[in-house]
Amino acid sequence: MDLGSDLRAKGKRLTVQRRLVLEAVQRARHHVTADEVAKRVRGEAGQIDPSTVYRNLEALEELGYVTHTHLGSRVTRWHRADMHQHAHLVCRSCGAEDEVPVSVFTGLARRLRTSHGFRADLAHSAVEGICRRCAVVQS
Amino acid sequence: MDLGSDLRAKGKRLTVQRRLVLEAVQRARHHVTADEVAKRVRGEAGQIDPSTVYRNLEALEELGYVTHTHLGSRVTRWHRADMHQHAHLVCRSCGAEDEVPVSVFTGLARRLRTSHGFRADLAHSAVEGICRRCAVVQS
DNA sequence: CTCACTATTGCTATGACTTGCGATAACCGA
DNA sequence: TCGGTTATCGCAAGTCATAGCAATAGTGAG
Ligand SMILES: [Mn+2]
Ligand SMILES: [Mn+2]
Ligand SMILES: [Zn+2]
Ligand SMILES: [Zn+2]
Repeated sequence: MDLGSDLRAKGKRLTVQRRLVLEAVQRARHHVTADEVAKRVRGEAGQIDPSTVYRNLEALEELGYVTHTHLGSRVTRWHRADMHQHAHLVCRSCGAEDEVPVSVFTGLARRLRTSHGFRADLAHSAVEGICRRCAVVQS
Repeated sequence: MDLGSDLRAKGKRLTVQRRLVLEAVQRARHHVTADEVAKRVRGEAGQIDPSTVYRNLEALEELGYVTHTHLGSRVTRWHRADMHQHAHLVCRSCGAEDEVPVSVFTGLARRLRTSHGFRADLAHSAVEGICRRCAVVQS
C-alpha cells in the first residue's frame, strides 16, 4: 500500500508537509529530533511550522511509518519504523550512551506478558544507570 | 544526621524554601509533581518560585532525601527516598498504570551488570506497552 | 554580634513541545 | 471539472523544565 491510500483509509489526508516530514525521517540514517526534521524539510522545500512537524510525526506513527524513543535528555528521537530494534543504556553520571540488542529484554518481556498480560515495549525509553567507567571512579 | 548538617557537609545551605520543599514531599503519601510541591508550599508558607522548587528537589535528591521517577506522561514524579521501591507499567493506549515489584527486574539488571558493566536503575522510567484489557480489545 | 563570602532566590529568557483557532487546501461526490 | 465538507496548516499562547543573572540571605570567621 502507498502512503496516500494508507492515510485516506484512516480518514486522514496526504499533504505536502506530511510527505516531506516522512521523507525527512526516512532519509535520516539514525534517529532524528523533530527540530532536525524541520530543518531538513526547510532545506528541501519552503517553511514549515514546528507544530506541523510534531503533529505529522504523530500521525505517521499511528500509521506505523515512524516510531519514537526517549533517550536521556528531554528530546524525543524519531526514526523509521522498519529499522532494526535496539535499546539504549544511558549513564546518569557522564551521559554516555550504549546500545544493546532487544534480545536482552525478551526474558523480561515474556515475564511481564505472562504474569501481568502486559505487552512491554522495553526499547521505548532508555535505561538509566551508571556505566562501567563511572562505577569504577566513584567506588 | 539532620538536614542542616547534611547540607553544610556538602557546602550547601539550609534555606526556608529548601526545608519547605522537603517537608512537602515527605508529607505526601504518594509521588508528587514539582507543581504539586509548589502548591503545597504556597499553602503552608508564602510564595515560592517554580525554579526554586526544581532546584531544591534536585539538591535534595543529591543528598539522598528524595528521588524521582518518570511516568508515561513525561511528567516527573518526586517522592521520599525511603519509600518502598516499585516499577510502573503504563498502557500506551488507555494510560492505565500498574505497579510491579522491582524483583521482576533483578534478572535483567544482573545481566546488564555482567555483560556491560552497567548498573541499571530499571524502576526509574515507567515501562510503556499495551495492557491486558487494551490488547484484548485491539485483537 | 558583625561582616564578608558566596550559595540560593526570584525573575526573565530559552527550549521542547502542546493546544486552540481561524484560514487553507485535500478529498469526494455530483 | 466544480463545490462543499472538514482535515490540516500556520500562528499565537500556554506548559514543564532548565539556565543566566543581579539581589538576597545563610554561614563561618573574627
Ligand atoms: Mn514515548
Ligand atoms: Mn530521571
Ligand atoms: Zn558514565
Ligand atoms: Zn490499556
